[in-house]
Amino acid sequence: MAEDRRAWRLVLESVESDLLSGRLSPGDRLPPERTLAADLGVGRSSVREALRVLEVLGLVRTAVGSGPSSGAVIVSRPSGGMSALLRLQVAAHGFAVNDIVRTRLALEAAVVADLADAVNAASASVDLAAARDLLSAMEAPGLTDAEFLALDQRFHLALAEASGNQVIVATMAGLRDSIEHYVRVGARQLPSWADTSARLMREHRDILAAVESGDATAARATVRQHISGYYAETNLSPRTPELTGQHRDLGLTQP
Amino acid sequence: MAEDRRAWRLVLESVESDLLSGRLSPGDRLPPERTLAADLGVGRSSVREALRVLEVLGLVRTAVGSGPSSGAVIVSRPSGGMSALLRLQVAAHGFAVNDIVRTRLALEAAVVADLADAVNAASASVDLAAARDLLSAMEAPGLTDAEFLALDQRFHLALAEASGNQVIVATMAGLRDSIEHYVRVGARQLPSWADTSARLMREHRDILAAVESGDATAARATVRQHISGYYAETNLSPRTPELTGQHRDLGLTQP
DNA sequence: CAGACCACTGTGGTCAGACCACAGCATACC
DNA sequence: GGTATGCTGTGGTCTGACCACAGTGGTCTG
Repeated sequence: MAEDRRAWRLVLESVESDLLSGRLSPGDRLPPERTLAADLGVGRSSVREALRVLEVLGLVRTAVGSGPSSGAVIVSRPSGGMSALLRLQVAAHGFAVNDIVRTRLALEAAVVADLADAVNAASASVDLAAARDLLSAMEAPGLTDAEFLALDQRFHLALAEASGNQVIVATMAGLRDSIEHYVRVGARQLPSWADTSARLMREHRDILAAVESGDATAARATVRQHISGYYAETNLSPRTPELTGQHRDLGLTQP
Repeated sequence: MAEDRRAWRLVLESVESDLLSGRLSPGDRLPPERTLAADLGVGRSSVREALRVLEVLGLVRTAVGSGPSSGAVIVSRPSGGMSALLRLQVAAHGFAVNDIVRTRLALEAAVVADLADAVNAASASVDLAAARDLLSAMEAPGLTDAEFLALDQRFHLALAEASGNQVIVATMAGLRDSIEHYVRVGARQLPSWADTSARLMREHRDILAAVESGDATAARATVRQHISGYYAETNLSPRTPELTGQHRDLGLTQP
């Protein structure tokens, strides 16, 4: 193990251990950087490197100034870190856009299937009001493609939110953010945005209808068509690639 | 937008832009920290904060010393960052263990269904040799629970790897790592490890058999039983919770 | 007395400089 | 020719300093 004696890891582990033990909870403020440095016996710069990581990962929010709202506060904003991670990995060719789309498909299919099953079970009331509202909002005339796509994303997130799984919500948000650039470029290359958006709206309604009728199989199929259809049209088709298991050298030397 | 004028963000954006434009690729070395700082007109500590983020996210590997292998190298090791992110979010109560398990279930079900479909299509040869080898390894007598669980994880990752989706591979690895602690504790509380491991092995063989016979539905069902069964037995049951969409305050103030 | 004003204080954000540990490389020495 | 040794470039860390900013509380003025 060798314990990785770098100072900033010590800080990270200290915060993680405080979180696990309950000494720190969402909403709490971390000690000032200078205090933390003195307590842990490291330099302030090492503390700052650890805090930077926590900030990007979405665990703390930092603010300058004085008063109760200043300093580093534990926040738990999972989506931010997921977006950053996926976006950078896509940029570094660690993740293929195609894989991102296929993963989104897998998650969203599971979400709507779960929702449909929950509607069937009827033991718990499924709250689809947010999704319905967004669908109405998307019918407003004169929406730009960017506005439409933003509402589209919120619609899909509303479904994930209704399923009550925060991990899937955050992951789907990150997956979508990470290919935001490609989606926008793809939208501009469509033959007719009006036709495509009309089709997307139709499919949205079909998905919601399948969920509300408790038909998990139909919901799955509709989602599949919806997502793979759009990306196929924008030349980012989520075809299943090289199943032969070719291995790229990822530069991992760790044991 | 306000552009967030912090210096380390500038560094991060510079690296990301270099990645997107192809000026940087996996295997390349970043300039030395001091050079990067001078080029971007920021202090070395700001550069270091950005590099620290990239390192935790799994995008660079840093090494001291001189020579070609020293410095910060672009590596693309997605799983590392995913593990760190999920683990910390679980620690901070941003993610519930239950949601982690449900997400793993959704992804793995999609993986085996994809594999079964690919076997059916037969256009591409599905390479399940790695999974088969791991299954054999797990039959060795005298494995400790920790050794068995490690092989178990590698078996599930081998399936994901066979599906060719690196995003799912990395995500599943992260999901599993993030609840490693709970899995180990759960294993110790089982009434009989011998019985449980025997059942897990049987289920593993069933999963592989369903995939090899091209039966996507059976593969899905078997995986569901395998994963939810284990976590139910270790009191971490992946029941579908509060579908009423209760909202926690996550401390997000961003617009 | 009420209000506006302002200096103080504590916080993160940044930089510059210094030193160390380490790994490769070139040179000198045997 | 082979080995030993010092040089050099790299990240890792610490210290100290300064800035910008936002509350806080006191002070001054009407």
